Amino acid sequence: MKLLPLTLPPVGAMDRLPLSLPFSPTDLLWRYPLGFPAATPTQPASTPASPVLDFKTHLPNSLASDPRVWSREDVTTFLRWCEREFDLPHFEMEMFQMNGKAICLLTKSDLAERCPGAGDVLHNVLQLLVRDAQTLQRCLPSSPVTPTSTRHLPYPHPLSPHHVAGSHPNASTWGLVDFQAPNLAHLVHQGNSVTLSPAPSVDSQSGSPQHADHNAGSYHSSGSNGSNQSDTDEESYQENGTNGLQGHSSPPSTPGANAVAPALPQPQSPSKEQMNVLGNNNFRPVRDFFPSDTPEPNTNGRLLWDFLQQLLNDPTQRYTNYIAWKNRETGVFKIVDPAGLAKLWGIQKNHLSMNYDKMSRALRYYYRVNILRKVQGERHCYQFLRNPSELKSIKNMSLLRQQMSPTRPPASLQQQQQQQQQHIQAPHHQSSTLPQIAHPAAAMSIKIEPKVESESPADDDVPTDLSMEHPTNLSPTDLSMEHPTDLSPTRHSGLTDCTAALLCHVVKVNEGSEVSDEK
DNA sequence: CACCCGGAAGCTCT
DNA sequence: GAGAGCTTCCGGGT
Repeated sequence: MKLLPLTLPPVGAMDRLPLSLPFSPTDLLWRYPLGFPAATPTQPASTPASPVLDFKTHLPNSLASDPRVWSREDVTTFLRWCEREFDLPHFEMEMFQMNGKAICLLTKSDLAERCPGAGDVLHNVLQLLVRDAQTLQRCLPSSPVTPTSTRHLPYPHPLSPHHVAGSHPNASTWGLVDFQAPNLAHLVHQGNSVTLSPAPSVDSQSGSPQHADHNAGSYHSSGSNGSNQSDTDEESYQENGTNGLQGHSSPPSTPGANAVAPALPQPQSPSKEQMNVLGNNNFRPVRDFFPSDTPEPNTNGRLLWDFLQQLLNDPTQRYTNYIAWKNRETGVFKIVDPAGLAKLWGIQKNHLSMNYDKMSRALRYYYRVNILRKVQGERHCYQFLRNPSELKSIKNMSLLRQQMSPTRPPASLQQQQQQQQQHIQAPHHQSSTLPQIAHPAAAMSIKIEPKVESESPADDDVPTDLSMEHPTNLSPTDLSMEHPTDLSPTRHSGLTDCTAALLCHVVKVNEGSEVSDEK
């Protein structure tokens, strides 16, 4: 394996920051998310003088010095540069469809997976750049996206999936307190391709000042807490809202918070049963339908439906405390923790004042394009009317709208629907107005009238108006389930990378907490 | 009261 | 600049 120091330009500072650290660079990030503390027993105080300054000068000019702000293109540029600079094997760019923030969050092993033989080098380079940028940040005035704080929390970096996996000794503790580390928030904020949105409007915040109900709750819990979560400011969000997501103890005394014990079920390792379920999942993981070389747009979790799909299809079912399938075959799911889910969505989109009310409005927009429908009579229950394949093969909503014309679906789709109707006797009368099936591979028979909601309350597990024609027999390789513990970027090709990692951690922390979700 | 609905306006991003 | 996809707010219904 190539070692960065050997290939880097002479960097005097290397002796100040040996690459063979007693702990991994990732650990460094975890320990010092804000950069190195002023001084440590083993480390002299950081100075603005960058230890990688020389190294950085070799970076392409187009690249910002802080890799966390790189766009995807920048990441590509960087990788190409690394190939040349360090004589590394060719990178599969499909494995790096992520922005700078995301790639910085990848661990060495993550990187090694993506680029065998070069992971270490890449990791070291990135860590150096990050560290340097952090050092610089500490010396600069705060910016909107990097709120400064004097808090240097010696907590692990919450965003690493590996950390989340519980490998870090502090893993069980940070969730209680340290997500609010400003720099972590910063990381989260930047985890999106979206730049930090303007601060949540005072309006929206004051409009529904409830706090998270902190009962991310078990799947069996009420799931109807539904209290909107608004935060009075970003910090409070980080301090409270996240805990809310984590379902940790010490919930705020939200009147509406339900009394269900906040703890989550024990870690749900992918049981055989679960894997079977997943294996029969007709709503195949996005990745399957979305090879990197297709021209299809990679929504990458930026779209709500995609986000939901990814939570639902998480290989290890870590998000069932927020959202869970009620009937995977039919696409019926329940938002178990509306507030928590909204919070996650808010994190994903950098809309910190997101609440269930707003998120549900977005969901309702999906009605008109037949992506979703409400399961009548069931609170927080919705039904996907299209699978990811369909959704992603349809370039945009206008196309969807055209396609979903209730009176006249596209001919090919009509044919398909007719075939499906022959296969499936719809128990309901709407079967003549099936939405279109765009993806034969996972064709669904959907009985829905865009303008006429089903009158019959859908049965929990037997949704009435959507069925899968071909329960796909997916081989494990078809699914992105091979790495059930890894929600790292690209593997799931979905959640904003930081969000995925964050969610992993959040859930993990929850799992580590007391379990008392019986209701 | 919470949930649900959908109109309207506005915003961010592509 | 236009359009998509929300986000935010709201009034109203259940």
